[in-house]
Amino acid sequence: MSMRGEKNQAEVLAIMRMSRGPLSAYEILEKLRKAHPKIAPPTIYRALAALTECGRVHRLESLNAFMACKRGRHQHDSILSICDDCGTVEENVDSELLEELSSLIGKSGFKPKRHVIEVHGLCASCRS
Amino acid sequence: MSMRGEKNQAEVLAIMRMSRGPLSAYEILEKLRKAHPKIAPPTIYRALAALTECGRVHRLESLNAFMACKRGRHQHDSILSICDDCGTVEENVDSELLEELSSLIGKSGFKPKRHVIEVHGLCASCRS
DNA sequence: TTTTTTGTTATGTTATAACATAACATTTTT
DNA sequence: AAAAATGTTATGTTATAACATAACAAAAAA
Repeated sequence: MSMRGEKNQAEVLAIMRMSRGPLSAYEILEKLRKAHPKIAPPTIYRALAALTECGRVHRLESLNAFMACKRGRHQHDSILSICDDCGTVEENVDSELLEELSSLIGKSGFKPKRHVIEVHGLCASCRS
Repeated sequence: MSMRGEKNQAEVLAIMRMSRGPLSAYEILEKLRKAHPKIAPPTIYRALAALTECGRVHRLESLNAFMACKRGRHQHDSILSICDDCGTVEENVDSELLEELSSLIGKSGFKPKRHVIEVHGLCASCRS
């Protein structure tokens, strides 16, 4: 295993952790270019793929964006609630709910591998 | 209310119903261009927005694709299982599970509006 | 040196902004 | 009432923004 990729991943992760909300790949790119002007999209996407793979970053499918896992790392699929007003995302883990979902879907013989659960709405403070 | 948009929507929907799996907007565009060569992306996206709005079409956020609702129309958010092997998508409706999800997320004061639930895996026949 | 990782260029894919026009409805004028 | 003007909404059109990856070159590690 090499160290080079890990450096990119660490920098990408650091940028994401400084952000209060999700970032698009190109937003990350822009920020990273302040330090490394020549960096290109594939570098970001590779870093994001690795970070997503190991659970340190969540991809928000319904936003085409990414965020650092607030708990450091999630081994399992997480349940994300996305405030459509302020952009804040909360993470929840609930393996029981995932189980129920799997068993509902499993009735037809389907074998679940990855759960995408993203709930859009308004967070507590934006509701008022 | 006009009739004009409804014609595009009907054609888009007809194309989607002829497909066994989800289609990207550009795949629909390509098909529609056989009849209407000059049609442009916004026309497709507008039709898809209207059809999604009224529940006749589901958007698959994790695929950036669309499919006709197999039951004609869903009033509520549906639970989609996507076979990563053959591309088949199954629809499920389970308002109880949606309730549980809402209440889990609602603990923090979050007010859910739209649920994106997409489960990736293998369908019964691809599993064997 | 062979393999693997990373960098680089180019391009593919998805989606929408911005503006122009068309279609039809409504009101006003004649 | 018929014709003209105006408003309103849908659609067409161009261009471009935004997201993502293929393909290959270069460098590093094994």
